Amino acid sequence: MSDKPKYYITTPIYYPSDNLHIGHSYCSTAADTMARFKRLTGHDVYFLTGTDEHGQKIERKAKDAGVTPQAYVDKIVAGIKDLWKLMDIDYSDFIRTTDERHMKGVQKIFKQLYDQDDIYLGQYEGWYCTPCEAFWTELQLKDGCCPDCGRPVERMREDAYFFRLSKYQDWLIQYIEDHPDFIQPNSRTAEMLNNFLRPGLQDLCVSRTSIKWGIPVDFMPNHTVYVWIDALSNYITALGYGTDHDELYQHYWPADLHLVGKEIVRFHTIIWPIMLHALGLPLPKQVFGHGWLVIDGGKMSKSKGNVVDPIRLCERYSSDAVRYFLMREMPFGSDGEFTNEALVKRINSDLANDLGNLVSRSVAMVEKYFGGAVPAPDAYTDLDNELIHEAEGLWEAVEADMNALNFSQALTRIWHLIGSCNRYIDQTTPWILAKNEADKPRLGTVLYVLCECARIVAVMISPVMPRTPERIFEQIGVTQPESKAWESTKKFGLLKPESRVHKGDALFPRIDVEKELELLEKEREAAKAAAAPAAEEKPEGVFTQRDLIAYDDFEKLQLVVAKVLACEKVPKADKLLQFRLKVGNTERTVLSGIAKYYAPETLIGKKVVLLSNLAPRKIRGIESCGMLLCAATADDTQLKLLTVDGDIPDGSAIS
RNA sequence: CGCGGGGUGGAGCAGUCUGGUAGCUCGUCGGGCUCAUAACCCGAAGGUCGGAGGUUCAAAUCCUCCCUCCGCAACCA
Repeated sequence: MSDKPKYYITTPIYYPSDNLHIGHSYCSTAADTMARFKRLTGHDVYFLTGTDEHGQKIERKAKDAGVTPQAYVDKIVAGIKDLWKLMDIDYSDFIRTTDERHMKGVQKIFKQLYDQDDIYLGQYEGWYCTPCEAFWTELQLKDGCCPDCGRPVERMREDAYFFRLSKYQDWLIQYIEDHPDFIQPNSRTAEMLNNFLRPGLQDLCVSRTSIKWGIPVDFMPNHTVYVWIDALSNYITALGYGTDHDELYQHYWPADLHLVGKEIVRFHTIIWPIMLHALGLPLPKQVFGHGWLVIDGGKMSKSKGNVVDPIRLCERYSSDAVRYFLMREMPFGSDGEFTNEALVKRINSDLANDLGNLVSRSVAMVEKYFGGAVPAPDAYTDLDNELIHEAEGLWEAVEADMNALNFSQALTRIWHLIGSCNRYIDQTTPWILAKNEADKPRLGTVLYVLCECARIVAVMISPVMPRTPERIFEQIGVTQPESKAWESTKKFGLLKPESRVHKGDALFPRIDVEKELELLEKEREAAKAAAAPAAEEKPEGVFTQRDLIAYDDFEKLQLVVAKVLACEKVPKADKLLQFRLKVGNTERTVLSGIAKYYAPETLIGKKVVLLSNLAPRKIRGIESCGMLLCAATADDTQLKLLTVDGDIPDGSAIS
């Protein structure tokens, strides 16, 4: 700790149910870039990352793998740490929610909120699968059955603790309105306000008795702390909040920046601030929701087999190249398409052709014309001054861009200087100057200017590319630390004449684009093929016999033939069709989520099979009285309504 | 009318808040150079800025309506 201004930045804690993909690398690279930039510009930086290791999904994954949850996550976490090492993610601390320090902190926070009546005991209602001992939300169900085992679920209640979000909602609305920069990019503010805050918050379920893999509520050990309080607290438990050793907390909190993906902005800008406020703690200064790396216009996902592996890319192109691509290719707030072609082209044109080649040709000329010693500059011409002016003034705009997390624009600016240097070489034609002894001072000036520009560029790119600058310094002969500092970019001329240059390997070798793309495409196909069978863990045709039932149980179901009188899509609902059915001398309305499979008009007049005595339920404001029976494949790709073989009057009983 | 974000030369994007001759990167074509990683530099072709209407001396930019794509939310009795 020091007198320097402090800067506390965090990534989300990642969920180690699987190995991480390039999307996680993207977020961590951005955080690391920012952390490095702040260190470079004189801040006392604390950079936290980690893993969120509890919950049902990991519990199940571990069970499938035949290991304990702890063993399961230990292995994945080791891989994550290796990945961050490979990508030069230089974090200050790595918190795991299974750490003792974290678990204790969470229990303390939970207890405090309970003691002050912000948490109360209530009942959680959801869909429960008994064999799996798991609760599911409506969304998670597959055809109304357990998504895990395919068996039917039942409506169940269990005791659960709830956090009074609603109590603080007005306060939070006010806070967000008073702090327009709190949520970034700005467009997300309206999203949070309009979608969640203004319609009213519901109290949040913060414990479960049905989940075992988690942190027990210490005063009621049959309850496990549910994701929210467990995960979000990491940002302060990592600093020792609530312990006798909370120096880090005292020094670094509140966080200057929580960097998160856009999918979790909601939790970080609603639940987390309310938690902190309830605890009487200051709020983080900013939450930034970055965009996603999308592939073929959609999310990366395992089942699509389009998950991009950062390890492979770093091994092949160097972590600096991958980091550069991630930070340069798309504006930080929005989504961006990831393609192999874009990656390879970026590396070639920006890194190999522009930057690498500039250093290479400059150093080569110093060797060739000055025996490897950087010449001292003579008088500067207008042309020189123009370039010098650009180089000297660059830091200010770059600093502003970086502070706004506008990495892409900062890099674009730096590359503009690189372009100017390449143009400068053509304009000054050093190879012609070299032919005439009288032009030697002029030649020396030109080469000095080039090397000095390369030095400034090297310093500026160092937050994004931690390795390349040293290689450039080595080549142009920069050794003194003060010539590598951010301050040194503000004044042209720090490079010492007589420095020895060393022409080394190409900074970034050129890639044969066509061959490379062919190869990457092959790998991708292979990955896809490997993913496909894995995705269908329940292969078609496999039938699992369920528990037997008594005839009485069957008799409870009243199945009848019904005739479709009318059928139309429910407006503003993707999946719902609304049916008007005739059953003998009665009519009724039934809803069914099969819009994906049938055009409504094609169903009119059909005889269908209705479960008529299912308790009515209101969906999207419409009461549905009964359920239409359908057959569907396990993967949901095919679905057919049940009908009768030949004509028979509606109302006929099915038994 | 649930919320939000997009639709700009072949591709990917900036510009839109704060109206004023449409810009960048890649690609294509032509030229130059030879210091350099077949790299670099210059030039050219290519866009009625999703559509329609309106405000204005002037609209990619402001207003209205519509089409379309993508997230989120809702939704599967």
